[in-house]
Amino acid sequence: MSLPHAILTALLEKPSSGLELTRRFDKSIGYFWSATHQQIYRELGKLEADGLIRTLPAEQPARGQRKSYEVLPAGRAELARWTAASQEPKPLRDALLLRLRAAAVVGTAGLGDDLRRHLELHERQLAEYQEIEKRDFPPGKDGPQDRLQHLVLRAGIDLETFWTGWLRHALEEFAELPGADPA
Amino acid sequence: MSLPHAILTALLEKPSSGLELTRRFDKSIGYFWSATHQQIYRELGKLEADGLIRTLPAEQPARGQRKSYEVLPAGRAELARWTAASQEPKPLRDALLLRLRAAAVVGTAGLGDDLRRHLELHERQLAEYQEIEKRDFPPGKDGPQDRLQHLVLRAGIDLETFWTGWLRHALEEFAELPGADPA
DNA sequence: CCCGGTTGTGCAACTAGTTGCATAAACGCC
DNA sequence: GGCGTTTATGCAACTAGTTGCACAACCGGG
Repeated sequence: MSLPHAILTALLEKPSSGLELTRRFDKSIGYFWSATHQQIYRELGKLEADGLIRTLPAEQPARGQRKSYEVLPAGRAELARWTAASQEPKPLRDALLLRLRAAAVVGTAGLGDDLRRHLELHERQLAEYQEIEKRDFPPGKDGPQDRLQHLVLRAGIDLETFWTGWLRHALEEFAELPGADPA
Repeated sequence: MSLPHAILTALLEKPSSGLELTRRFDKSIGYFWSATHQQIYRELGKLEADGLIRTLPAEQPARGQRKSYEVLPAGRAELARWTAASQEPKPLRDALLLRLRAAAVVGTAGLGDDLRRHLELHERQLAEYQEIEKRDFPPGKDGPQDRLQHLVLRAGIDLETFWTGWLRHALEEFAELPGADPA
């Protein structure tokens, strides 16, 4: 049950319409909690029905007409409650690791290409994060809010660093394997 | 669509009944693709209906009676196909990072405790992985199968290492924050 | 002015995963 | 030899997330 809270956070950072939210998810919050526009619209409807957000006045809500939302006090309270509440970490689920395990049984044919592709994707993501770090968190910028947001970004950077390193290592191993597909 | 393939992999490693599979998931494959017993039973039914696995003969399939499955050639072929097929990495979704981002807006009250709890969980998981590494992958054991399985385990170890490191760093930052809850 | 592309909102149906419970055999024990 | 516990299998209902599509308004060009 994290999507509503992701939306509340985004709306507190800045009131937005459904499409604006979708865009902001794509290049910020979505890095660690992705959502499609359909999910977002549906959730906005529920949050409004529950009295946690409301449409900004001064705009009529016709179809094809942008509708902006802001968080109500009840919404902020709910977000604070959820943030402080203890939660179990949900177990890892990664198809690539599973495929490697399967490859130990049925062979590695064809897997190398996709490993290389994933490596490239992770390298690109890492570069993007580092770009953001340079842009949004220059040396002096270290107020409480900045530190927390930077911490989250650091997690992204470290994760991508792990993946690129691990994938490179995996490809080396592949190269030494007898039946593996060649580069 | 990875659960059926996780089950096929497990069954190829060793034919098993539903409950045995559940147990093995809990302490091996489940580390990177978790599943409950209900998911497993349902999926076994589908896989059998699709002709990818079959019950081992010589045991009648009464209720409350163990029923063992083995993989048919079609199942092995399907697993090989899936392993080699290119797949998009599914985007990261991590509630803890989201909560930190929310905390930047609504405050960090109460969050520190849960961070410490997560740190402990990850430390325990890391220790378990290292135990497995020492037990199952001693220096000489490096056939192709061993190397691949070791590679997967390394990913687990490195991931937990990342998390413990990051969480410790996060707790340090928390300690320096003005309004943060004290240890 | 009307027509095709773009922007913005949304419904409906589907898939995957979770939770809670039902059922039956087998095991041991007093 | 009946009785509670453990082992084993499974159904049904629910929740979260995905996919495909519909539809209205608006914008610019011929």
